[in-house]
Amino acid sequence: MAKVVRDDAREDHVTTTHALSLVQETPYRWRLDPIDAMRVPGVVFATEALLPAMTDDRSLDQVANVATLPGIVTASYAMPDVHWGYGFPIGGVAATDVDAGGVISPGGVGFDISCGVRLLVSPLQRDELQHQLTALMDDLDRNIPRGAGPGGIWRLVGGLAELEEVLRGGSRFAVERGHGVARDLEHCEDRGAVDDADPRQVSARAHQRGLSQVGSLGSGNHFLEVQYVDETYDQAAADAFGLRVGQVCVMIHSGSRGLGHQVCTDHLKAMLTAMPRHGISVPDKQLACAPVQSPEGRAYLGAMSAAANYGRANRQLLTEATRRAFERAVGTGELDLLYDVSHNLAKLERHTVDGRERQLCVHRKGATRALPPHHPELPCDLTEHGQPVLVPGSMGTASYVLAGNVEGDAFHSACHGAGRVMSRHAALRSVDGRALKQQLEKAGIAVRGTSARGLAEEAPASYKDVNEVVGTCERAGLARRVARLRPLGVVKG
DNA sequence: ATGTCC
Repeated sequence: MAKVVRDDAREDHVTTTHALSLVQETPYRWRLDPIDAMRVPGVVFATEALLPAMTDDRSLDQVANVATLPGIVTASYAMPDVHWGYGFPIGGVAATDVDAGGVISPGGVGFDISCGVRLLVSPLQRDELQHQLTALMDDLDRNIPRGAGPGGIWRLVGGLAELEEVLRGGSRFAVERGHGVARDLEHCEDRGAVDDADPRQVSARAHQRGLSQVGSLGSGNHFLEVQYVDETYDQAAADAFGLRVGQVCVMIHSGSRGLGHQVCTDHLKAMLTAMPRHGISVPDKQLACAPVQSPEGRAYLGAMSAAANYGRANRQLLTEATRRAFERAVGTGELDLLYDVSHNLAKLERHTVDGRERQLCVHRKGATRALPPHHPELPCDLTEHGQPVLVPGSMGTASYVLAGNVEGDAFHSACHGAGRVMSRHAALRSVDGRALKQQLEKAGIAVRGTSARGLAEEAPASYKDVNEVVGTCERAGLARRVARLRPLGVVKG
């Protein structure tokens, strides 16, 4: 547990088990000064109310561990929704200098490579959907493949050869095959596909797992929600994003399923073996890594990018399935893609560090890229306001649309969700899934789940307050609030 | 997150 030191240096602190001290810089920003092998400080974006959860679950120790990685620059960051994860905390951002031996680490991306969110905006107002909502939810229930194991919208009749095209082309390939329109791609991070995908670095087992899951939601915290715009904040941005109060939208949260999981497993193992060869030692085996410019680093980057494209194609196929369900149940399949963005990814980006522009490998694990206004990667119609940052809340609670700021911080990153505070195991002990479903239905939220256990694990009580998390992001300058969304119906694995 | 242990 970290000692807490206020910025006025009063000795107002909690018990410490080692020398890690948390120094308050602003009401929303704290610093972990380097100790032991830390090469840079840790920077934590949090209010005092959010801090105890971070110290209790040892995720700040993980922030400090990440700060020891070779080539790391500026700081090891924690977003306000940070919580304990595999090696890196979930809600962590770390960038390494590629040309200075900087490493890439599968634990810095997570098992669900390119897990992310997209938001579709309907021309309908909430009251126009009222009478068809049950039919719509029933249609989605029948037509959105989900849960653990095989099952997906797309039958890959072309087998492994067609899977290669998914791994190279992502959403672009899905659109080429008629699943969506060109406009969708303009509103995807990387225009729908990462360029440096190398399917040869994706193992046979990963390929096998991927064959049967293209176009599926998965389980855990993944969901498809029919939502409405509850409140807008930055009116100019909300207008540009097409978000009016009462407007119906659909949020899809999904990832790269078993394929991404297998890629992570395979490359963690390869890196662990290679670390002594590269002269790298880390305080936690789960931080296994290799220089970006090494055979193991490049292999993982290629495989991770391929898995990322699988995740993008996955969300594109779910989008088209949702449009068809809207067509049948509501009479219009018009659902405009606002944006699609990952929150589990490592990317090669150029940033200015200490006055010099460098190529960095930016790991965002449970953290969302938040490009500033006028960034060249933004599509024309979004450039004035910055990149939409899509932040799903916990089940039954609000979600947010934020926008990237010019000043930004943490290499232009923001939070990715509410952030878990209770383990799945603990949630199962304290929550009854069936009762929770009844409670949500009573609150007017249609629930289409596949297991009571899955619902219990995702109970809102397992998560932080998304309003507090998002408010902290805004006050820390990471991103600004554009709109709050509330659920009408949720489809879960 | 995950064919929640090949």
